[in-house]
Amino acid sequence: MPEPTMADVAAHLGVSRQLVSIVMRDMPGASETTRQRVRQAASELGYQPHIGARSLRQTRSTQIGVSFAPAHTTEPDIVEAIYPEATRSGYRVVLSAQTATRSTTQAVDELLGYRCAALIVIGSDLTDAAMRKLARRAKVPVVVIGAGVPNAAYDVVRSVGEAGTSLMVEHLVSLGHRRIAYVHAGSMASAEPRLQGYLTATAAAGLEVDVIQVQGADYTEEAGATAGRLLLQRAALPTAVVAGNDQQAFGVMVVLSRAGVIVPDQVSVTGFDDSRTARLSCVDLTTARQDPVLMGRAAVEAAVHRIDNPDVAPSVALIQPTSVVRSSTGPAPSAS
Amino acid sequence: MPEPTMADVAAHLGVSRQLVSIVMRDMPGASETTRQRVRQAASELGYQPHIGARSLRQTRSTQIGVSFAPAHTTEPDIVEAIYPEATRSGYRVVLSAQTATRSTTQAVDELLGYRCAALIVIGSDLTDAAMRKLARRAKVPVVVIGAGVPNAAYDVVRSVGEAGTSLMVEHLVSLGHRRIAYVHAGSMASAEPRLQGYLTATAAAGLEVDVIQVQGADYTEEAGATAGRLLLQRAALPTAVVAGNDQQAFGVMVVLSRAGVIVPDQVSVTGFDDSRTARLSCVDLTTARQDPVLMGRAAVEAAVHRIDNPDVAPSVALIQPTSVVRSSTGPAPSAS
DNA sequence: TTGTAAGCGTTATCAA
DNA sequence: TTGATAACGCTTACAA
Repeated sequence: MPEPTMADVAAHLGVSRQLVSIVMRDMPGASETTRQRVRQAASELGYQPHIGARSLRQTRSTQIGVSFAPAHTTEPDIVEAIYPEATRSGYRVVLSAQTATRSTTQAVDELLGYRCAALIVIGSDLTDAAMRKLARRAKVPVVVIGAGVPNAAYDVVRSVGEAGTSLMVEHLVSLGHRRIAYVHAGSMASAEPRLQGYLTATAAAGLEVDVIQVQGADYTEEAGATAGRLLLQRAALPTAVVAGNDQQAFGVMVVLSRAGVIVPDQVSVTGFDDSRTARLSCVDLTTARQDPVLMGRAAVEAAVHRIDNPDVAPSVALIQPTSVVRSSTGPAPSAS
Repeated sequence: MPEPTMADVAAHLGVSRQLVSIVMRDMPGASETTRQRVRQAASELGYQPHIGARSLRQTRSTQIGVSFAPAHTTEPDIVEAIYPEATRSGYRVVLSAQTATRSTTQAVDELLGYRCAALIVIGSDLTDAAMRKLARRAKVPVVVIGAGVPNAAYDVVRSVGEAGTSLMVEHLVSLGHRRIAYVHAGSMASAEPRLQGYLTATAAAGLEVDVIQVQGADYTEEAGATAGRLLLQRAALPTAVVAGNDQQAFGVMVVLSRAGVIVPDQVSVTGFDDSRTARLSCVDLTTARQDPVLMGRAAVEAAVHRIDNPDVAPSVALIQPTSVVRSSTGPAPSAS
């Protein structure tokens, strides 16, 4: 008897098949004692309801699909946070990985094959236009985490990039810094608001703008390292560097340290994310934290809300980053 | 027309439904031009085959289930490696996360609900006995990555822990070290072989054994930090410390550095895994690398082999770790 | 709580 | 390449 079915469990117990169905779905219509007996029998026989058959028959889908990049530094943390939230709302989670050999489109198409009630796409590599097209083709609510502008096709959950970099600049200003440079990740979708935050905060403090433009810069250590090298070619260093994310910040720190520049005594460095790297004691990076739990929760909430209200206009949920002060920042050097 | 079906695509094109089926499954029986037309129509209509219906009807399952911990440092890399391998063998991958709120058993049960042809369980928290029980209940081949002894219930893919720590000891001996301590992760399933490797290699070199037993030690930075503190209480430090994994090694390095002990000039430190942390330039840890690509490939191979030969006895695939020398190790201090 | 029946979207198997 | 038909395991609905 390979792979028992619901009928097998029912027969084993001498009850009807739909009684077993009721118990497996936690629906009203069975006494507590029967529930126990049915669960017991199912476990003994190694029976698991066939998810495919279930989703085929069910009137409404009970799964939320999640596309994510396993190799990424922060996305898996958001995935973790999505699970309990989805469960609380009565949905199961279906994962689909976006890897070096598997595009966001492929990942999303698979989720569509599972007939998910909604899709959560974490940090895709797609442009806004491509994402809109994808979302429209999906015909189910799509929530994008990490980037995106208000639009008619999908919901957005992202942190307020402006606020994050502003927080970092303000922190540095309070430490007496006046010459603060910014590493701009020109090629990333979420880079623009972060740059804006830097510009706003420096303007408010009456500081000069110093944006380091790296050719095709993205959120990598390499981009940060390149920015660091550009800085070292200058006659005078700034007293602080605000990076677009933690990895860039790490790249900057390494290049500066290798050149004998002491962080934070000579130059303070800040990041964005509060990734695992930032928390390592040898990095110990002051950063703008994006809470993965808040992001995951907001994404599930947005998805469920749009499943229940399909005609409501897509929303943008903004998560406020918080400032995490560590030892990569310190008072501005008194005489520069 | 929400959610088009195969019939819709066929009608749209004026062909039969099973022609569409043949094309979507890449089966022989359709001309190249028809294939193109069908694919084109499917994409236009936003049609994706219903995976549930497919798995319900198909004689043989075409999916491999993977249980993993998203928050872990190395498991997501193995997941990435599994994708291309599974595709090559004609299987799709179904992921199931093991999180703080979701046990290995729950993750595996879900995979069973998808009627996977085989299960790959990465680094479970289960004991060998619990894992055997789970595997038997599954009734499909189970491959465990990371730990496990030869047994009749499941296949094992793991690195040769003995070889990894032996490599580290031999590397240190070649650098002139004679007093090499070992941080033992007593509570972990894979800890025993790694300890053995240390014992064997030190015996071969005629060195004294120095195993640091930390109460309930596991593979965390905290365990390494505790071991480091124990070392600092001694009258004399060893010249090298071999840790059970990279995180422990990092903990050791941090505690030693904070106490003014210079790594590697006074004490060399080695890890195990070659995780992202080990590669960071501020850690730059000499370590025994477990190649995630090899692990993923071996797991898929084992799974596919057992799907095709169900009665073959479960195997143990051993991956040889390789030595990655970085700057956390150096020549033994001449006079100690 | 049971029995009966239909049907979800596919694959599998035929004969044409 | 088509058409017809059955079947996979489940949920849904309804009457008993």
